[in-house]
Amino acid sequence: MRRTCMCAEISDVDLNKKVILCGWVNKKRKLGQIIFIILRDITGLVQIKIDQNQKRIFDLALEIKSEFIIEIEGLVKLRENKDINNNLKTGNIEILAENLKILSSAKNTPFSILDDNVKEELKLKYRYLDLRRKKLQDNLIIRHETVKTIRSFLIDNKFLDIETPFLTKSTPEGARDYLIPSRIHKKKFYALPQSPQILKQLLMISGIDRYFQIVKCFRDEDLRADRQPEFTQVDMELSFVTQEYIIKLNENLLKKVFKKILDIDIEFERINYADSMERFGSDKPDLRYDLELKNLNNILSDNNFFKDISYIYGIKLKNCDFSRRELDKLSEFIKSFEIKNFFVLKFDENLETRNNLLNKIELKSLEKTFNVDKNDFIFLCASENKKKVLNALGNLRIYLARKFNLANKNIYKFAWIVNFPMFEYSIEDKKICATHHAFTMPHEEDLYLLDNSPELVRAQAYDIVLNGYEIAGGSIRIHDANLQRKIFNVINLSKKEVENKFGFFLEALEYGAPPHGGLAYGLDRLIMLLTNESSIRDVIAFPKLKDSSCPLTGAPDYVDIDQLSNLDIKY
RNA sequence: GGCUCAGUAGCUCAGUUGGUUAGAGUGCCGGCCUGUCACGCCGGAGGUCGAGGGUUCAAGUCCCUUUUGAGUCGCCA
Repeated sequence: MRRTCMCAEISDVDLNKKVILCGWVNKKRKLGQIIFIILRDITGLVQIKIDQNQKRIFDLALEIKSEFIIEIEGLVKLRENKDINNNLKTGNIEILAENLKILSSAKNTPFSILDDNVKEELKLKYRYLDLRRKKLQDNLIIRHETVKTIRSFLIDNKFLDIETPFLTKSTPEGARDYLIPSRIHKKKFYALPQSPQILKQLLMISGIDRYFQIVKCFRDEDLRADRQPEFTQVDMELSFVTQEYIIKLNENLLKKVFKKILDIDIEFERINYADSMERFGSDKPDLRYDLELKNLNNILSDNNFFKDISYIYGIKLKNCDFSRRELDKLSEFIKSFEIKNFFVLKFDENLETRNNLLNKIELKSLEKTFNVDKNDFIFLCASENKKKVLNALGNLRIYLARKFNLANKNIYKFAWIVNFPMFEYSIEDKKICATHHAFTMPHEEDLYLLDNSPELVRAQAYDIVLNGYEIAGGSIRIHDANLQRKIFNVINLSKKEVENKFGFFLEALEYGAPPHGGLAYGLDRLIMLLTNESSIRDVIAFPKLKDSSCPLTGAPDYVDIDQLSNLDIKY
């Protein structure tokens, strides 16, 4: 290799040294008899100067355009004071070119590497160009540093890095699986793992004691800004530990990561799931702003309109204003959460509000409850369905915070959400389902409720929430086959289904399973928050579009008829 | 599957009440330029206004259909 150093690693200590640099032409500026080239590599930028004294090089340099790759041999020179560029790390020096070689030419790019304001589809089609931008390269570097820190922390704490298979077995419940047809076993399918859950539990049964893996998981569901069909988990599992132990361990892990990457000290609070829903209408609350929900049943129990509605909640927004149109938009927004009863109260100078809904006494109680000041707004939602009211106001809370910019980007508010209910009723499936997953251990003191009031059973499950995003979740697992069978029974899996899908696992639990538990991070989300991005696309090298396709490679795509016939698949 | 927003030059966008030859910045091409660094100056090319249909004397603009993308709800144990 002829290259002697990287672009942005040259400094005034290298003065008059001969260097050989390779990189992309970020920019060429020609000023008659002088040409300046800004050369770019992964480390950053440095300026090359080419003048008429080097006629051959100068003429060659005339042919160079943006994104050509060149090799430059030259001398490191100090710039005169007036020519120093303080916006550039290497701005006090430049390279006086003595030799120039064009290693690779480049077509005009469809968008400028220097411009990050380009539409998603185009950027992803030319992702390799998009990734030339400093911001994205820095994100990938932060991702790398974070993974390095996590890995070394876990290794220091006696975790073993063990791989689990991608070609595995479909399990019911949870998200849709990605399926892989088997060539040898006609009509049978592998499933890509939604998480290595069962396999890591089997490792605990094997006596591995502590396992971790930084691993891709796959879920065939629709995308969001914070969700991709394939994503990376930091997955861990430990034997002979309590919930408290896992929580403390992961607080230490995150403290280390945030110190290393952002140089900040972080703190954690704990919120019961039920309180989180009641106060924030969400199990992943953004704690950087208040806007807390309040139950108003007591205040409005005598009100003619509300008296027959079971659940009335409200939130207050301080000192703000809305146009007619904005309020209509809010109304539409609330409607999308299937809430019909939505009311806006605006308080004027005298804390009066024009409405034909509430009387004076009710208004006074409301003012007291919300500590109302002039120009405050109160938003009310009411419904027979508590979950829908909380969900609607929880989303309104986020909507308002975004609109009025209430969330400080430089604050990181962590919370553990604990005491999740073990089960939830799914309206869609018309049956009871595991809130977390079916391997979660209930609280011991709630076990007696399993038969008659499963909805009251609390789970030994815990999520870490950061600024409104769930960045990790985990639980203590069931290590007793009979209890595991019982849980499957509660969620209405038939004996046959259980035997077929989980028979091997239940059998494993019968050969001596240690008490164990674990946690898994959504690594992409964590990195997104560490880099202050608003989409996980910006921290993944090759992400997918909203419809799960890849405009760069063209995946998914049709395959040859031969490939299909190998698999015994016909269309 | 539902809702909202967007699609106009390579890129990012403006385009008023429906009315002349559809504009700007940037990029690109050519010329000038020895201290630029968002270089500057002069000139030039570049458009099926996503597609199809309708209303109208006249549509980028209004209506319908369709398509592509983004966000979101459902969904994501």
